[in-house]
Amino acid sequence: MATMTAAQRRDQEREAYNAYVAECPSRQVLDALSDKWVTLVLTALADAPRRYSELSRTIAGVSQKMLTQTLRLLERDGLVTRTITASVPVRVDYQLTPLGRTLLPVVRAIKDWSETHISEVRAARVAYDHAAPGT
Amino acid sequence: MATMTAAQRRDQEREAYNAYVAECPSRQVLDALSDKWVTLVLTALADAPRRYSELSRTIAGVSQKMLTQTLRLLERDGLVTRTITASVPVRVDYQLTPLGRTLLPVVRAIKDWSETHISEVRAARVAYDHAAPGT
DNA sequence: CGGAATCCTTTCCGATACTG
DNA sequence: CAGTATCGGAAAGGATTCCG
Repeated sequence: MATMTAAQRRDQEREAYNAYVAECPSRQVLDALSDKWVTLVLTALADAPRRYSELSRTIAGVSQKMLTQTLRLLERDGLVTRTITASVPVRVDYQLTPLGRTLLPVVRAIKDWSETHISEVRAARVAYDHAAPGT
Repeated sequence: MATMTAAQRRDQEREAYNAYVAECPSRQVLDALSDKWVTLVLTALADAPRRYSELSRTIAGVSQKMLTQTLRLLERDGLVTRTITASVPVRVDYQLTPLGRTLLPVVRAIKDWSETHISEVRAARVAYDHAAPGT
């Protein structure tokens, strides 16, 4: 009966962790913010509603797939609204919800820290890479 | 000569975007924070230095590989220091640098937003999923 | 104890083609 | 215009094994 006990214990720990993380508010939000494009979309919508095609152009380099996926995610989380105007051709506008707007200061906090400390981070990287160039 | 022009244009846009992103301080920092384990490690080190094994136990569910990788990343960015005590067995302590500590308020900002608004996000998700259960 | 190196699965994401 | 559906390569990440 003792076979795989260690592996099973680890499995259970991981399951417990996964359950914990699934519950943890910070982790859920962080996972959302972590998404490569989320903050860029939020920033793009900060000032005014935008059409899909506007976002596509504003956020240079985003693929259509990722843009749509990101927008769906934000819509699901109640951070943006999607408004369809059934004209010809179709027009779709996205805009931040009040909830979405409350997230902007957080994004700004990250941005501010970045701009303040990025030079130190870069210097640290150079020093680190210089110390161990081979790795 | 006009063959693949569209694809080429897209490639160039993506390259330009990638170059832009590579330069952008906010993106660099966000990429770092985005890392699944970075904030957890920072939080674990907030109050006191910790040994590797302590971190491993505190941050339940992290694999040895990811923990080491995360710590190396933070060390490279000048956010934590790594101190080796050459006893038997070896002892390694990690602690936040002053720079690393300046990041704690940002992490807290995310945490605060999360705890304040997570119920709204969850409600939005339920509503969204209820409206389109099939997808 | 604190890793490094390897393998191998899963997940991400861009490219492409098609639709209302 | 604003998507959806699908596929294949790349990358992330877990499990395992070995070392100072």
